[in-house]
Amino acid sequence: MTLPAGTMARTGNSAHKWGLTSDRKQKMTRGAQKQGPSIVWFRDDLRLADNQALTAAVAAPAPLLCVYIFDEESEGFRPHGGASRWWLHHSLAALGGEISKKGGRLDLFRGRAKDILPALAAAASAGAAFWTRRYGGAEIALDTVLKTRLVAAGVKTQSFNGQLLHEPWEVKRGARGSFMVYSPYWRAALALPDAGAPLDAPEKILASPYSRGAPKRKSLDELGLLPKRCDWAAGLSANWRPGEKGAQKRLGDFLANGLQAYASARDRPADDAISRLSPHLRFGEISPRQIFAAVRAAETERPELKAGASKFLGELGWREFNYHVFFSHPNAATTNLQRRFDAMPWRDPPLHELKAWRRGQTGYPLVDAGMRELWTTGFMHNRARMAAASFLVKHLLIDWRIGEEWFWDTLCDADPANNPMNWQWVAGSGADAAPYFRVFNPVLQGEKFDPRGDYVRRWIPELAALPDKWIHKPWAAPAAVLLEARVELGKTYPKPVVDLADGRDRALKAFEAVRR
DNA sequence: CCCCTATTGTG
DNA sequence: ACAATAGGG
Repeated sequence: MTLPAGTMARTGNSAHKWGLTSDRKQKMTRGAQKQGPSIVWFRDDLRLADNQALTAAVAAPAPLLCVYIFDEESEGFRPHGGASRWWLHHSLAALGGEISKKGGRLDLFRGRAKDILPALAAAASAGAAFWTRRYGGAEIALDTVLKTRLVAAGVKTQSFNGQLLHEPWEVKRGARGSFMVYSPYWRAALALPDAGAPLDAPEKILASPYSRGAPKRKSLDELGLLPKRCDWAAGLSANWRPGEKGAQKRLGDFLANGLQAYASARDRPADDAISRLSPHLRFGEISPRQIFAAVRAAETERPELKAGASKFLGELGWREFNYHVFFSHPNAATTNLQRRFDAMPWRDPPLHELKAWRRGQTGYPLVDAGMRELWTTGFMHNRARMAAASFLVKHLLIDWRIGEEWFWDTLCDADPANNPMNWQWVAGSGADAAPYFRVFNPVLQGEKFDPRGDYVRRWIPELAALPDKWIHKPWAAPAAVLLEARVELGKTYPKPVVDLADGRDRALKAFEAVRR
C-alpha cells in the first residue's frame, strides 16, 4: 500500500412558480388555500422506497421540488470526511437518476439551508415541505428554526422518522428517561409495536418547473465532493456501488449468502459474512425498517436463519442504541459520556506512532491489515476496528477522539452517532462501554479470528509468504523463516511500534487515574 | 464482542 | 507438560 506523499488525511488539504396551464382551474376551485409545489428536502435519506417524506409529498396534489442542500456552513454542523464526500457524490448521482426515471428532478444547492430553503419556498410559492428527521443537536436546532419560519410563511411542513426503527424518545425506561445500557434498551425497543411494512417507491414524480428568482442551483460537480489533489478513491470505486440499487443488492446478497452463518462468521474478517450495509444506512439509501422487515421475512421462511438473524438485528439494535444515547447527549462526539474519563492522562500523541497507526505500519499485522483496508476501501471489518481502536487507545495511550477523527475522515460509513459512540465504547468512557481493563491483544485476536492469516495476507502482501504460525507475530519468527519468506523487519515490514506487554501495563496504570 | 496469571486437574 | 478454570485488572 502506498499513501501519497504528504497526505495526512483525505480532507486534510483543507472541507416556481409552477406552470399554470391545466392546473389553473383546480387552483381556482381551491379558493384561498395556498397552492404550489411541495418541497421534498433530502438529507440523510437518499432513497425513493420507504421514504415517508417523499410518499407524503407525492400524495398531495402538487408537483415536487426535490432538493438536496450541501451545507457546510451552518453552525455546529460536522463537515463530512473525505470518504463520506466521495460516497455522497455518487449517492446523489444515483438518487438524481432514480428521480429522473420517475419523471422528477433533483435540484442541488450549496450553502446554508437556513437561507436557501425559505428563499426557494418563497420564489416557488411552495405550499408544503417534507423531510426525514435527523438527530444531531445542531441539525435539530436548524430544522426547528426552519419549520417555524416556513410555517410563518404559509408553508405547511411535516417531518418523519425514516432513519431509525424507533424515535429516540419513544423507547422509554419507565418514567426515568433514556437508557444507558444496551440490553434493556434493545429489549424495550423490540417490545414496542413493529415499525410496520416498508413503503414502496412512488410510481411517478411530477417535477415542478424551476422558478426564476429562486436560489441558484449547482451541478453535482460544483458541490466539489470528489477529491481534488490525488485520487485515493480508486479503491472505493472498486468496492462500492453507492445508491439505493446498490443497497438493495447488498441486502439481497447478504440474506441469501451471509445471514445463516452470521452469528459466528461475522467475527472473522477474512470471511465474506457481513452485510456491508453500513455506508448505505449512513446515507439513508436503505432504511432500518426495510432491513428489519426483510430479515424477519427471511427467517420466517427459513427457520435455520434464526440465530444469524437475531445477531444481525442486534447490530441494528446497537445503531438504534447509539442514536438513542446521542440524542440525549448531543456533545458525545467530543465529550466523555462518563465524565470521570476527563481525568485520563492521554499521551501527547507522538507523531510517528500516530502516523504508523494511520498508515498501517504499527508492526502488528491485524491492526495494520485493518488500517490498510480502511485507507484502500473506506471500510474496515468490525473485528479489525475493535483491535485497531483498542491498540490506539490502550497500547499507544492516545485519546479516542484522535482515532475517531481519522475514522470520520476515511470511513464511507462515518456516522455522527455510531462513530463516536463506538470509539467511546472501546475507550471505556461510553454508555455500556467495554470495561477499561479490556485490552485487545492483536496477536491473540489475529490467531483466534484470522487463524489462517488470510485477512492479513490480503492487506499486507509483504508478509504473505510467512507461515501461519508467525503471520500475526513476525518479530518472533526465527531468522531463517523470515529469510525464507523474504521479510526484513524494519525494511519490508516494520518492527512493533510498542511492546505489547509494556503498552498494556502502561494503559492499565493510566486507567488507574480514572477508576471510581 | 478481553487478557493475564496463578492454581488446580490430568496423564 | 499441558488443559481447564478462577480471579482480577
